[in-house]
Amino acid sequence: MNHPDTNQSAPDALPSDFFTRPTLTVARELIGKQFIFHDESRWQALEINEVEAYDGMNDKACHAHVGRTKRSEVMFLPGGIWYVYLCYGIHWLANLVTGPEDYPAAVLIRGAGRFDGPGKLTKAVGMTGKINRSPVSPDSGFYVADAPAVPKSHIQRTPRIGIDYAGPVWAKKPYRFVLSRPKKNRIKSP
DNA sequence: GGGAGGATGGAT
DNA sequence: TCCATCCTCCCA
Repeated sequence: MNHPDTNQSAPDALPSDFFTRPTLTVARELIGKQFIFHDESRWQALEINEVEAYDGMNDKACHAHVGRTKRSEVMFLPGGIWYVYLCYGIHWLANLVTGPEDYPAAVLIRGAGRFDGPGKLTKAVGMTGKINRSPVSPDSGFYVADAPAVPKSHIQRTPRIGIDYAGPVWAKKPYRFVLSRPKKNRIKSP
């Protein structure tokens, strides 16, 4: 028995074999899962509501499309670790490495909880490049916990954001997944 | 050793 | 639409 404030246990983490599956499958299933981080001596949860898949060396928007570099080599590792890099010199972006070893792929977390935007999310939870290559587990302070599956009808697929440089074919791939629950019927005021 | 460009976000 | 700001990559 854990007191919620003083001796709170960490929610169960998704196992690493959740992440070693194909990137698009992982991206789709991450919608609705809980992004867990440690803050002020307790574990906090945010519902993941927007992600993007970056899938292998053929994907011109994927950082690994040019092969192994100092930045991209983390994507060649087995799924289940963090890939955190600095974007535009200002924003840290949080990615979950996916797929088997030697297949470079990752899922960018673009939104969770009330935080809208990949740079804002990392800033809000205090995530930086120090987390790069760390396991997606309570040990690193940042991980993902299970949650009931979101029905397909509540997930919107669109092209990815900010990757026009990847050319029309890859820029148009519907690799972005957004949670879009139907609006509840509002109770009208009398 | 230098220069260009980028998976953003906030102000204009 | 502009631009802050800096790491990585590529080309000398």
